[in-house]
Amino acid sequence: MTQTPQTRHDAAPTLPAQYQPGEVEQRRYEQWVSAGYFRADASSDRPPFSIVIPPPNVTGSLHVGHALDHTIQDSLIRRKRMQGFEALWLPGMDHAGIATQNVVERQLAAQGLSRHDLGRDKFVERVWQWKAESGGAILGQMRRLGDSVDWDRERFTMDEGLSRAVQTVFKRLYDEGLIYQAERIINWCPRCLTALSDIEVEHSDDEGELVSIRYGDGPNAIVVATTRAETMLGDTAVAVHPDDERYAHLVGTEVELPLTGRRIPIVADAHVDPAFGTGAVKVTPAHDPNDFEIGQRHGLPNLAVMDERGVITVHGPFEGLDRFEARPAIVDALREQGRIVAEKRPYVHAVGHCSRCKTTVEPRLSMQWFVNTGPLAKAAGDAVRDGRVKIEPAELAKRYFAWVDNMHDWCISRQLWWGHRIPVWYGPNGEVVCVGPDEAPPSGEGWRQDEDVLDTWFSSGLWPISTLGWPESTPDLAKFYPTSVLVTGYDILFFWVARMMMFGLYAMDGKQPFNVVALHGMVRDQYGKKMSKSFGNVVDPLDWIERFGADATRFTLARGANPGSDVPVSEEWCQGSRNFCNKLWNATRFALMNGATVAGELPDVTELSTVDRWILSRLQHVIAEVDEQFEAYEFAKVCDTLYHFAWDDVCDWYVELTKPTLAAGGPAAEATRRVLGHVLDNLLRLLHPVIPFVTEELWTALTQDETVMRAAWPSADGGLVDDAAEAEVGMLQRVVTEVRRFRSDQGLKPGQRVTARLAGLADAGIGAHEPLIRSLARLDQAGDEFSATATVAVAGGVTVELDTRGTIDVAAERARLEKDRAAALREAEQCRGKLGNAAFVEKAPEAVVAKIQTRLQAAEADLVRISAALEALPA
RNA sequence: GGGCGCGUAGCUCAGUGGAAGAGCACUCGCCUUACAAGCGAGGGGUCGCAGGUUCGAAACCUGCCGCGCCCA
Repeated sequence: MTQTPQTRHDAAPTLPAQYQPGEVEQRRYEQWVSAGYFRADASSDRPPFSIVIPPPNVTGSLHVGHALDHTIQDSLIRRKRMQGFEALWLPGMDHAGIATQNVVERQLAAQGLSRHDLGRDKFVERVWQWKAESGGAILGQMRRLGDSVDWDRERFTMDEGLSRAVQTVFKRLYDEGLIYQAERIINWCPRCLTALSDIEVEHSDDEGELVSIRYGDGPNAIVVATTRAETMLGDTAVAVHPDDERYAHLVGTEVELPLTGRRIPIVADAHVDPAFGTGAVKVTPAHDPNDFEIGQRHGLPNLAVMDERGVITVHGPFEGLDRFEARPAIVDALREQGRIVAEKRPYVHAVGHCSRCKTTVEPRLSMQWFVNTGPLAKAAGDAVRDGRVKIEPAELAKRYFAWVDNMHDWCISRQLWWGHRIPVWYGPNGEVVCVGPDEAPPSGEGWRQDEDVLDTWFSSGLWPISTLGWPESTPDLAKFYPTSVLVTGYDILFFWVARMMMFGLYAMDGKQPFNVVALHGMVRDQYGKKMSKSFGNVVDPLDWIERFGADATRFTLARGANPGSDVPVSEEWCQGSRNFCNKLWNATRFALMNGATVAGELPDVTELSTVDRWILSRLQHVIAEVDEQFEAYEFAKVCDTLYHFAWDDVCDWYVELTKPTLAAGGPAAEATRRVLGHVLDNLLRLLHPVIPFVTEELWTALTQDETVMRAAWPSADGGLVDDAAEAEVGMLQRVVTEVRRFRSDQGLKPGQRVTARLAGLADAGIGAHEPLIRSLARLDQAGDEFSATATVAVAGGVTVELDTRGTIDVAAERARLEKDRAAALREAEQCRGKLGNAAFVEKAPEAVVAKIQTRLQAAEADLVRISAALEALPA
């Protein structure tokens, strides 16, 4: 076996033929962590770049939505780190009040216990115990994904420091009158037994019933329509629109409420829609927010008829019935009395559900704590309006404004035990005292603390400041606030982003919590369908990481991530991403086997071949494009650009074009080895933010350096842009592709060599590349016995005559040429049409007209050569 | 009911005024010593419909049809 010395470098590390992510990922992650690469230093001189992670629930596990969100954040952070920023990605979790309490209550229930059996202190202790033992599984899963978060700064919303932030901001808002207590209709979950804020309620169109009931008898009878017949027990009025002439004579009279015998007034209120149902509505102030407001306006009593579990508490026969049992029972009773005028079933209408447990929400009148969001929401809107905070993509700012400009006051109290307890004490004589973090609560006989805890969003709204140490003025806060960018899904723009904006601006004297909000969409399946357990199309990112690798999983997600748009993924696409990683693996493997090097400077351009100058030029464009795309949060485009550069330019062309040079050896090979090393070095750096593991493995093998994480982010060098080289290689590619097309049409085997004569190469500017063309198109030199059996006319004036030894498939060749001729004809005609249009020539920009003229000339020249080839074909 | 968005190849999506694109899928031929997780070649679209603006429209305007999301 003969071996050219230049093609075998025994000193180079050898790589297996396939990339095995499982053997790399865990080892690399541990190295990174123990080397401290993820750590950010608040005292450094480097410019800061910071991201706080949207805190996952302590009860949660990594789902594909997290994987997307984290991939984007990690890509941003890793790139900025390479660019020389002091990059901080701060991890942590929130305590997820309702969800976590539910988890532990279920465990207790399995032992036949309720939280009340334990008592508040023991229960909370138990939750902490659960958190320590099995909470936060997601943190380990984040490591699998490769998240380069600063683990030393991990935070939890219930940590002491963060709790202090909660208490501090509560006290300040309370003292300024922006937090208040009031009896209102709030959203109540009869299963979780707590109040919910508006955003914790999901509306869906459900099938219900619309029942029309006649109240009163005789001429004064009035018919009301309702979807909630069971609440009629609590009616304290009937309302009609003041301009509704049908009922004008009844306003001010009373009517007997069926089943109860109570007499209730008929009132006029502009809120009533005269077009809905009969135009008359029952008014149940204690069980409906709109009715509550009508009741306030008319001084109606609030009569509650259900308890906290949604069980009827009044009126003998119905007492003790659940609200959904009471409804048909009451309708039946009314029907027996002949009071049901109409029933519509099913009647589809919007119904609110607890976002946590899907139980139908029950509007409930109760005393709760609220934040007056008026001034806070105004500031949150203004920060975006005046450009201090940029929302990406900008179109989604409209949604943001729609929310913050119409925000209702925020119900922040929850009837739970797990969370930040409201720092308000009540005294024996009706005193109410809000206690700040450094104050001792009032003690003595008769004082007690408010039983409720705060909404989890209250503490996660403080996340960007509390995790950096607020209310203390810490070096972290000074260095990393405002954070650079917040990355999250558009679905929580109002939930969380708006709350962080309100609190950040408020607590930091108008300084915004982040400069940019980069929004991504939801992960969907390959048909654009929402992922759902019932549909069976849910992707488990850990499963993909196992089977295809973390890089493939990340690349699949990033590649689908167009700003603000949903991200479709599928297993096949993930396989494709794995294939891409393997392609990189093998390209690097080839480079190492052929002595590619990163040692020393790049040779001067005058010493480089056209092909080397071409790939370097392409690389500069790619660097510039990728930079622009990263800055615009265009992750799909980043991936697309790099994918095509790596696969098409580097692997399919550059590597193939360098093979003859490398095999030949000599100074040309030496230069090419250096360029090949340079290109891969840069390509791997560019890809590192998205696919950190495989790039680390390959880059360290290629460079013998410590880590790509610390390598500088490439910057484009305009001096290496070479239009002439790009044009030459472009031409070369067209010739090779045309010959391959001919070969394929003729059924010639890839390995079969064909003799050929090439003409017009010099005129096309690629005279020097004949050997490369022959190598890639597998064409041998024509000898004395050469006899052309076919002619391939390449656009640009190059003609290739081939001797196929009489085995030409005339029909196939004729079909090919006729197709080409038709295309050329079409092209020429199109151009002539345009140029024949006086208005076009006159009004279109000169450059456009010139381009069309050039196209016409090219098409006409092609036509001549194609026709000649056709005529030369045997009949 | 109010608002926002979308309709481009079989599927998922880029393309925002000057030659219809990508990935996957499909067809044909190949184990050509980096890679079959691969290589080469190919087929496939009156850009939802109808008007309008423009020398020129997938793109801009109007209307219609269909779909999705958010809010009430």
